[in-house]
Amino acid sequence: MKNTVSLKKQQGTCTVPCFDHDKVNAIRSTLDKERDRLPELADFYKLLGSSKRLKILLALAEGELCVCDLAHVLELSVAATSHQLKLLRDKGWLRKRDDGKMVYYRLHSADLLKALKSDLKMLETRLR
Amino acid sequence: MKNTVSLKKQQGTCTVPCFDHDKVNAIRSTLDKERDRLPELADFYKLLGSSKRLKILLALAEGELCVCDLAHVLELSVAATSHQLKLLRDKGWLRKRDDGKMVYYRLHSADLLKALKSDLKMLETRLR
DNA sequence: CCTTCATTTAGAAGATTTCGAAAATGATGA
DNA sequence: TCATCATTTTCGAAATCTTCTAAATGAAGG
Repeated sequence: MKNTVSLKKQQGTCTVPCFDHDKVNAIRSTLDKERDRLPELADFYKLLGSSKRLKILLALAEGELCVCDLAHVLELSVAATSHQLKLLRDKGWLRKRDDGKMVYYRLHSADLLKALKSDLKMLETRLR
Repeated sequence: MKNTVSLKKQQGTCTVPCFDHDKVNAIRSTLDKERDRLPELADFYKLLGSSKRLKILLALAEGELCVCDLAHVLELSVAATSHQLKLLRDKGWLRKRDDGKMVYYRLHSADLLKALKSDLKMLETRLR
């Protein structure tokens, strides 16, 4: 019955044997400080977790484009393109400009592109 | 899973009125250079697009932890925790160390944490 | 007003993700 | 060997995401 595992604390109602109560609580209280920011960061990454949406952001790097031109760039239906644009716009990364019947989209934040390129470079240069 | 016909045959037969052929083609050829890297970047973001997985990475910032301690930090079942760990490990962001019956996980890349914190700061400081 | 056109929204189908329950794996020690 | 334990894998259900078609919206010009 005695091994390295049993040396660790088993407190209260927890039934999992290897539970290092103090260590886990310390980490939990540390992470608790990020309680609000973590889901926000996760949502941010979730939004960028799509080749189509990344393409939109890169396509707009040079300047604004109308929805149907973006649809051609993405090789996607206009409806689906509009849907993806809305997702990016709702989070404040894109702005739209109405010009008669046409709607033009542009980047709202230069920081986003910088972060994107920074992450891309990190991916490329990491050792595998 | 069929594509819109008019979008597939963009050269000459395009029926969408506002199609700026030259502009779109220029952007397409630019994006084409990122053909391989873009899905990779999207997969990277997809992986980070989860509070649970972000918590795992931050929890491991201070040092290695066993699966069941991580499960307590995440307030998740051990099985589900193991599943998330595998996703991160398969992409090379985590390493595991076997010690008897126990398995300890640790970060494999310091660059990942740096990127994470950089993105977090970008989110916090951007104008809304 | 009526028609046309670019875009957006609604609804549905199909794919993917998440996570618990249970079975399987692999190590330890009697 | 046998039993036990930490972890992993498998399976299935629920939730979410993607993208289509079709209908709705809103602007421009008869």
